[in-house]
Amino acid sequence: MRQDSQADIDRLFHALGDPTRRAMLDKLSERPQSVSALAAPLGITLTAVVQHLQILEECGLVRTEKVGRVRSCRIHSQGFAVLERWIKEHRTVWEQRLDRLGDLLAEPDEESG
Amino acid sequence: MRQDSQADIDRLFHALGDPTRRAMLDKLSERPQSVSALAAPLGITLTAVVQHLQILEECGLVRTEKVGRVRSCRIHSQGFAVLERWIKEHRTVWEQRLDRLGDLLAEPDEESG
DNA sequence: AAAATACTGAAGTTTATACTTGACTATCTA
DNA sequence: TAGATAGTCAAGTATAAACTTCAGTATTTT
Repeated sequence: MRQDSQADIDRLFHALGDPTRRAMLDKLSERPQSVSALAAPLGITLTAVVQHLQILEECGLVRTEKVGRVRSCRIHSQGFAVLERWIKEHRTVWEQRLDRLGDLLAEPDEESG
Repeated sequence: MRQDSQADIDRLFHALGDPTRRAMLDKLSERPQSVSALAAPLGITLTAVVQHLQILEECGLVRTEKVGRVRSCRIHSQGFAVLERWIKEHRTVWEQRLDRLGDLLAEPDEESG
């Protein structure tokens, strides 16, 4: 598993691009949670939360398991590993480029200055 | 600049979630390019490429500068820095969690096995 | 100056996303 | 077993995303 497909990366970044999903991940990073517990602070329906969970599961950021009537959700390493791999592969190439740019990084910001 | 806003992170992940935009970044990581050069291999209109560029600029992944009639585009460090900062902040928390999970990581994959 | 080049801008189309409602199915609990 | 609890399923809606067309506007180039 050295190469992740474009679609994997698409799904991953897309999953992370939503603030509700990132909030869910943050909450799960404390401890595993039921769907309801996850939904409680979010102000959206259970259904919506389950939909977010599906997206998070599909890209390997979360794993869920149903025990009785409760679905327990927890952080899964796979998605994060894909992300780190992508960063690692691109950091090198980008830093080469950014390195050559040199003092351009110290260039005044048109946006903020 | 220690804290990035949710909206910044949203924009960044959203920008990176599109394969066309990642292809543009890959091409720009070789060398700065004009809009047309960037558009050439993509099979979409110039207009669409410019729209992608705006998104990439807004999240600090690309910087562009118009010289004469040509707009020159290059990788910008800011967006990548925001991404690395997000990872750094979350890796710790997640690894704590993943650490406690221990052998769960070695658990058989329902998906692939 | 005329033609070509390199974009730019406004507007529209199509598809996807985030979310809802409402009806349903299991599984606990009293 | 009746009721509450936890989640599931199938539609549907509204907004946003990705893309297009087509008509411009500056800059070269000839």
